[in-house]
Amino acid sequence: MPVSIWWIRRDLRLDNNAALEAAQKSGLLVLPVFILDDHLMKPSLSRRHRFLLEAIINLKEHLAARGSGVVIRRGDPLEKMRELVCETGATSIFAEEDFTPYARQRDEVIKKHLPLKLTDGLTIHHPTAVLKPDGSPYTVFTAFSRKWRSLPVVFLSTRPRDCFLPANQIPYSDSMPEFAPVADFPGTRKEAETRLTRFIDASSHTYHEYRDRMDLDGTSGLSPYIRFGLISASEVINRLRSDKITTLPAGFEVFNNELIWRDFYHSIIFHFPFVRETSFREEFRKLVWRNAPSDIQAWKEGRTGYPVVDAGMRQLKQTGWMHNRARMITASFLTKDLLINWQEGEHWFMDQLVDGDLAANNGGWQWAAGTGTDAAPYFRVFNPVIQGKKFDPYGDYVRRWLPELREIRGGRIHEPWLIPEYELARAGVQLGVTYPLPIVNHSQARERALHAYQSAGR
DNA sequence: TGATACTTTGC
DNA sequence: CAAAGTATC
Ligand SMILES: Cc1cc2nc3c(=O)[nH]c(=O)nc-3n(C[C@H](O)[C@H](O)[C@H](O)COP(=O)(O)OP(=O)(O)OC[C@H]3O[C@@H](n4cnc5c(N)ncnc54)[C@H](O)[C@@H]3O)c2cc1C
Repeated sequence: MPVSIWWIRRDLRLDNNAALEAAQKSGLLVLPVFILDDHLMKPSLSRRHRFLLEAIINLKEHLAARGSGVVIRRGDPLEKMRELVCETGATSIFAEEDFTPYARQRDEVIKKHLPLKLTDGLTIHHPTAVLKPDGSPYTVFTAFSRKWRSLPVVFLSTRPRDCFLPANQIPYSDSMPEFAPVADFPGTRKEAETRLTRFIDASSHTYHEYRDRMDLDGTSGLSPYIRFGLISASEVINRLRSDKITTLPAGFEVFNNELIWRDFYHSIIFHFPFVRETSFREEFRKLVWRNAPSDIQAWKEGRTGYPVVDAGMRQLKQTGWMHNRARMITASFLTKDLLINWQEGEHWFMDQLVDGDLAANNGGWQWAAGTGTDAAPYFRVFNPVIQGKKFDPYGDYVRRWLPELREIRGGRIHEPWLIPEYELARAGVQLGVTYPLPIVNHSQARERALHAYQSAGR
C-alpha cells in the first residue's frame, strides 16, 4: 500500500507541524520515520542526543495512543530512506527544512534520488523571506529585526487527524542505543507545554528585567524543547498574544526579540555557511590565539578563580544548561581574558549543552569573540567582577554552583581575593588551596586581548 | 546585550 | 568628592 513518509528530524511534535500536515494532505496514510544518523551520535551520546532519544520515545507513545507508531532506523539517511521507500512503496517523503550546512547537503543529495519535499517551520520566517530590498541577506541584527517585524506572522494551527499507518503495518525498527534521560529536562511535549504556560503566566511584565539575572529563574527554560521542535518557535510566539491587536507587554516584547535572534542566527548559517568553519569577519581569521591547554582545562572545569565564570561552567557541566548571561560572560572570558580561539569554546558548549544548536551556538560565540556578524566590538571586554555584581548582586548564583564558596555571604563573593584571610578561613576558604586564585589578572588580560585584536584588525 | 580613564557637574 | 558625562579602546 502506498504511504507518505513523515521524516522526523528536529520537529518532534504532532501539533502545528507543517511537514506532518503536508504528509497528511497527500491523502495517503502517513508513516512516521526517524533515522538515527550514527555519524551525529559520535563519539558518544551527548546530552542533547539523550534528550533527543527521550523525545523520540515520547513521540512514539503519542503515536501509539493513536494506534500507530514510528519506524526507527540507524545508519546513513539516504541508504535507510531508500530501504524504507522500497519496503513501503512510499510515494513521497515530507520533512521540515533544516538550515545547517550538513543538513542542506544531505537533503540535496537525497532529493536527487528520492521524492523528498521540504516544508518551512524551523524558523518563524524563512531565511529567504527576510532580505534587504536588493535581495541580499542582513548581517546587522537591528536591521534584520526591523524587516522581520514588518512581515505578517502567519500561524497555521494544525492537529493531525486519523491519518497514521496502523501499528500492525508499521515496519520493524532497529534497536535504540542505551541512554539515560537528562535530569531537569524531561523530553516530553507535556513538559514543553508546562514550561510555556508557566512562562506565559509569570513573565509578561518581568522577563525584560529578570532575564539577565543569573540568580533568578527569569527565563523560559524552553531552549532544548525549541531546539528539537517538541514545541516550535511559532507556537511559542503565538501564545504571547492573547488577541491579535494589542501590543505585547514589555516582557514579551523583549522575549519576542530573543526569538528573532534565533531566526537571525539560522539566517546567518543559511546565507553564510562558512561561519561554521571560520570567523565571519575576515580580518580576525589571522588573529593569533594563545595555545594554553591548561587554561582551557581550567575554564572547562570551572577553576579560573573568577567565581561567576566558574559558576557558569559548573552549571554547564553539571546540568547541560547555562544561563544566557553566564554564556556571554564565560565566552568573553575564554576569548578575551584567556585569548583562546572561540572555536574551542564552541565545541565544548556543543559537547555539553542540552540545547546545543549549531546556528545559535556559533552565533553566540562569534558574537562574544567579536568575530561575527553584528558582533560585540572587539574592545568590548566583559569584566567578570562587574558582570557578577550586576547580574548576581547577592552572589546566590555563585553559591549555588560553587559549594566551596558557599559560606561566603553577599555580593563580595565575586572578589574573594579582597576578603580578609581570617574571614575566608571562617568560611572554610583558603585561596589557592580550596579555591583557585585568578588564573589571569583581568586588567592585564584585557590589555593583551586589545593588542592581539588590534594587530589582527589592520 | 561594556569597561575604563578622564572630565565635568553639582552639592 | 561622588555622581554623571564622554572619549577611547
Ligand atoms: C556563547 C553562547 C552560546 C549559545 N549557544 C546556544 C545553543 O547552543 N542553543 C541555543 O538554543 N541557544 C544558545 N545560546 C542562546 C541563549 O543563551 C539560549 O538560547 C538561552 O540561554 C536558553 O535559555 P531559555 O530557553 O531559558 O531562554 P529564553 O530567554 O527563555 O529565550 C527563549 C528562546 O529564545 C531563543 N533564544 C534566546 N536567546 C537567544 C540567542 N541569543 N540566540 C539564539 N536564540 C536565542 C531560544 O530558543 C530560547 O529558548 C547561546 C548564547 C551564547 C552567548
